[in-house]
Amino acid sequence: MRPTTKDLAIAAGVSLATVDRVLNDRTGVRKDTVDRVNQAIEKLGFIRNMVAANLARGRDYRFLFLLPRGGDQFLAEVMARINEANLAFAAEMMRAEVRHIHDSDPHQIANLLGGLDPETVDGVAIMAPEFPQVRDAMARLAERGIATVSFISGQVSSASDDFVGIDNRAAGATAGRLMGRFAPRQPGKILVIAETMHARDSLERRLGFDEVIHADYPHLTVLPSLETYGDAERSARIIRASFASHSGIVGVYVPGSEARVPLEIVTGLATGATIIAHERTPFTEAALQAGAIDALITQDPGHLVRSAMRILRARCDRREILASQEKIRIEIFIRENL
Amino acid sequence: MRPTTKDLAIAAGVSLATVDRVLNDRTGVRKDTVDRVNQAIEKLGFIRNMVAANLARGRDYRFLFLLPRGGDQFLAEVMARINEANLAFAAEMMRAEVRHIHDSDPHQIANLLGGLDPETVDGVAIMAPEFPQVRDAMARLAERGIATVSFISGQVSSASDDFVGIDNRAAGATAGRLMGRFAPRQPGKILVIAETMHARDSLERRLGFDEVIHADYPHLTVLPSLETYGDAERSARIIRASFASHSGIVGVYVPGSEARVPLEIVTGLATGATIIAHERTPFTEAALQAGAIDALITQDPGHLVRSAMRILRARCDRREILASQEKIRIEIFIRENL
DNA sequence: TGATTTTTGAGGTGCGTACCTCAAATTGGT
DNA sequence: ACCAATTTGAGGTACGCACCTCAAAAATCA
Repeated sequence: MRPTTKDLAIAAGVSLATVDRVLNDRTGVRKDTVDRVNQAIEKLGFIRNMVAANLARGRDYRFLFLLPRGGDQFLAEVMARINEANLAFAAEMMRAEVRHIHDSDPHQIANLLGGLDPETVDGVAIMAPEFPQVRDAMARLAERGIATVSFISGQVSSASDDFVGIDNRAAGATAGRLMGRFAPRQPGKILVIAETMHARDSLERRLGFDEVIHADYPHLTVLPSLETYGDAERSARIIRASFASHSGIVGVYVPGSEARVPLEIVTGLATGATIIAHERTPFTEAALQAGAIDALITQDPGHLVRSAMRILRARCDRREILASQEKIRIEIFIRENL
Repeated sequence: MRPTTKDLAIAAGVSLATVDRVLNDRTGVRKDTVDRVNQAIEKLGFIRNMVAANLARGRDYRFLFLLPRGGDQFLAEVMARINEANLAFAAEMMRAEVRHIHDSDPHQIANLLGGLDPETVDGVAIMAPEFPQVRDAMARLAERGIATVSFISGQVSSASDDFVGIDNRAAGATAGRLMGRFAPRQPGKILVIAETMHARDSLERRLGFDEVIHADYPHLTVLPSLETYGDAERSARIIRASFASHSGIVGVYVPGSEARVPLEIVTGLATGATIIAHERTPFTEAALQAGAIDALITQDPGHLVRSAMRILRARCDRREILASQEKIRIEIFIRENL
């Protein structure tokens, strides 16, 4: 049987009240008494039953996901996984809500964060680009006892918050390697179509992509990134123009998370180029299945969401996380392993 | 606030005792009273707090992993993840132990399963080849109230048990596609080195591999599988003999889970062939990093273990599982996304 | 040493549920 | 309408812990 607080009290030669004070970091315990209790914890291998603890506290965990307004299928996928996680984690007293933000308005985001009440919210997962104001607001949240994680994109992780997502440089390098190996072994050009290169994600992916291509596939030339600004018409125009003005485009790389618009245009042109994009969505999945694109580099939205929630909860409990479970993998999909 | 059993009792116009009888399928409740309670459950959206329930029961979940004796790094990896999961799931009152079996002795396995006591074991994850005796023993376990899952290899999943692992045909097809795209676009031969083709896994992987190569890369010829029987000396002999007698081997595929022995031999020969193997282990990871092999097709051992435990637990609670979380993905690793 | 502050113990209540007992109410059969 | 069988209610204890209060003990200071 697992040792209980009662066993602990006996082993440490103190009362239950003192054990409770030590376990919950309450004041009014001499340092050497704290040590005695901690030694007993070690000796007995006491594992605190968080389940009973939370039951007694009547505690539940309320998390908030701040996601950019707009977005397309990838974001929809993420939100679907949040709903799913709400069901799965209901038994463990965790709930998550989504709130939308304008991801180009750091002021609004910082305001929103500043207005969060620790009584109402236990943790926040934030998907937003890097802004100093947002960073500061996150640091202040931590001080006020609200756990934070950077979600998918954005902030460089710091001491006070974890990053849930993939290494985008490595993801870009992965795309680069596949492009190099899939494309013909003859001179050719590669088109890169991003939403905007102001987003850190696209930038890092492009960086990793270029590194690999330059190092190992010198016969391939990566063209300057096209920026669609999320506009379908503009996308169609500049992509068509690129194909018209460049001959010998053998590959297309779409580093952004929302690849539908550019892919629809490129596959519509039937150029025969090797096409690599990111994220698994109904559209990209169908395109891969149909052979319209060649590979997807993805991160699992369900894993992202659950991981963020588990990390937030661990932070609330001041517990360590199981690193191997929370490591988000860079996944590769081709038609065969969908 | 979430409704409790008390709220349920009031809403249904019955007592707590009756609610309890209904929730736990106890006898002695008239059918229309049961219906009244169920209607109240629907109406209030009552979610039973399993955490409190298990606390009250003093229940914990004891699971058993039956793994083949022998094995190499992949199995070691699986066992390491089981130990890790024991820590991670300790708070949720789940424990797993490992017991080793001779995976070629169905009689011993069936005996072991038959001797399990429902008082001591709540669920079993079995990694063993398909044998009728084992299937029967598993069915009988289910009757005796012990949950079972087939783990990684083996049994075709049935009504009474789930399969935790990947679709091996698809995994082989994935390997085939990568081989086709990575290998030179000129005629060449591909060597397949298996431990034994009696194992369903290797067989299915080879099947999927061949399908893709035949369909889309007719310039490549897949040679008959070499069988190492797990013997290092035999492996060295037959692999060397193959390279000596065949010219133009441009690819090597190792479909088994324990690829170290064959890979050490093949990479030692420095043939320049494209090499694809399965499973991520210290050895295969280092080989991929060093560029000695080209790709790995894997399943995540940590995910496998945790998924098996979550499924077993759900079965014990007569709960549904979150399918998307339990789906084991066929992962592709190249140097860049390790 | 006495007064003051700090630390500790003892004991209680409650979280949401399981499971037990015993008596009361309801039902069915005749 | 009566007896027996079945169904239901009321109430208790327990699970492991949090959190509260009050008093007693110990340490600290003057």
